[in-house]
Amino acid sequence: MKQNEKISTAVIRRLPRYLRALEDLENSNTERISSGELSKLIGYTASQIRQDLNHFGGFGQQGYGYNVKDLKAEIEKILGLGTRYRMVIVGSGRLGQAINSFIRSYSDDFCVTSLFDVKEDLIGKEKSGVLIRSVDSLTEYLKDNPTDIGVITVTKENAQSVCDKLVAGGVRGIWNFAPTDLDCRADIPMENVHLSDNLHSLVYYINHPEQI
Amino acid sequence: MKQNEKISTAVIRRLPRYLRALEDLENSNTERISSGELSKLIGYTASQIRQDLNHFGGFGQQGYGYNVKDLKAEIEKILGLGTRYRMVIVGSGRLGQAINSFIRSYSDDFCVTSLFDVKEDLIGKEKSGVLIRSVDSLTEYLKDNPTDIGVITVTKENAQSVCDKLVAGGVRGIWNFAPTDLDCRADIPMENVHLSDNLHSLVYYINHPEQI
DNA sequence: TAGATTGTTAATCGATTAACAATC
DNA sequence: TAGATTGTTAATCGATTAACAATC
Repeated sequence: MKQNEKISTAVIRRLPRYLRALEDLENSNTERISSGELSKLIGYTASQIRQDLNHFGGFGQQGYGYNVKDLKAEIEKILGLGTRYRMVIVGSGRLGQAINSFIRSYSDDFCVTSLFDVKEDLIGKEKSGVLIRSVDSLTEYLKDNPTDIGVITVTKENAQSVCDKLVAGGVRGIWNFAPTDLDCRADIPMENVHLSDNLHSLVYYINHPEQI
Repeated sequence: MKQNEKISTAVIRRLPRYLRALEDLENSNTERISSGELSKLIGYTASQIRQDLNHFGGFGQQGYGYNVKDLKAEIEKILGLGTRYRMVIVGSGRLGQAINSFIRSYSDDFCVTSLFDVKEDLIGKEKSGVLIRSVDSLTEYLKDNPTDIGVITVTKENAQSVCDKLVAGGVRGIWNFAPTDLDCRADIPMENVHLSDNLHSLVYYINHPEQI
């Protein structure tokens, strides 16, 4: 990153999109790509792509464009990929299990070390090779097993208390799927996936197709 | 909406957040709320809240604020809630099942009429009371059963062809969970939930906590 | 009436786009 | 060298915030 420039969240949210495009390009054995071609692929303007990338450094070459492999590696480095993140998922219902299997199949950079739940009949079982423990043991578990990311897939009512435990247990980030906004009372990042909000926006546009 | 003003997506994405706050307020029997109080609850500025709402009409009263029940009803009307949306979910793996059970428990406004999958051993089974059909029968099914929203929870590789079938079958909106950007080749809205992108942004902020 | 709070206009801020000199 | 394309500055656009008159 150039100096200590503050990068807007808009830019950060586009980085994963660049990464996906570059993975596709790598898979199709494309060696280089210009901002203009990338623009056609992902829909951002060429100007914006160059601006975005230049927040972090000059990765391109005039008259050539960007080397796909190199740019991909740079973006992975910016995001902080290439190292292993240990995760726990609290809430072992269908959504927790879905996230667990997604993570497992998605990338070696992320590893779910344990699931948690309150339901007696789930505790002790395994899902996709991961043991479900009692939420009562969460604090103890985090003490013994330093964890990077806590995933919250419990009900709205239980989400805040789970969040508090995760934060107290020293996780570095929270991925929240509960349909509520949590106060993590600490300077750690929280990523919310509010399915109902997404669905509601979709419904708005279904009813106002002229506004798409 | 005032005249035929085009509302920015930023505003639309905040509406569901207002709705959630108003539901909470209604549940705690709060009758009225000012933009200032709402600001404290959800973090947007009071000015922004008033601006946002005023795109759609003057729902408040000087010196009083907003009536919680009324404002909630207005926002539901703006979004297009209060009517039933028929949905199909294509991809009956853990994520498809999770979405299915989420929808079912979430609201009567949304109804999943069928699941679909390619896997022989899943076809014919029921999940949360919904039958899993073969993807081969999707086109036929949509012809016989007009459907509002198509949910895509299949692999990246199969997502585009599923999308095409859904669009051809006349769905009015697409909710895509496949980790790829789809071309829906029609003027229908698509809402993407890119879990890997969310996780990647979270990782960025974990590694750059000073930027939160 | 006085106080509170909206609706709305104007000012500010930030993000996107355009333009072009630098340079591979 | 000529052509292509970046990096970067300047211009534009849009969204957020501030301010305040209107009014309940």
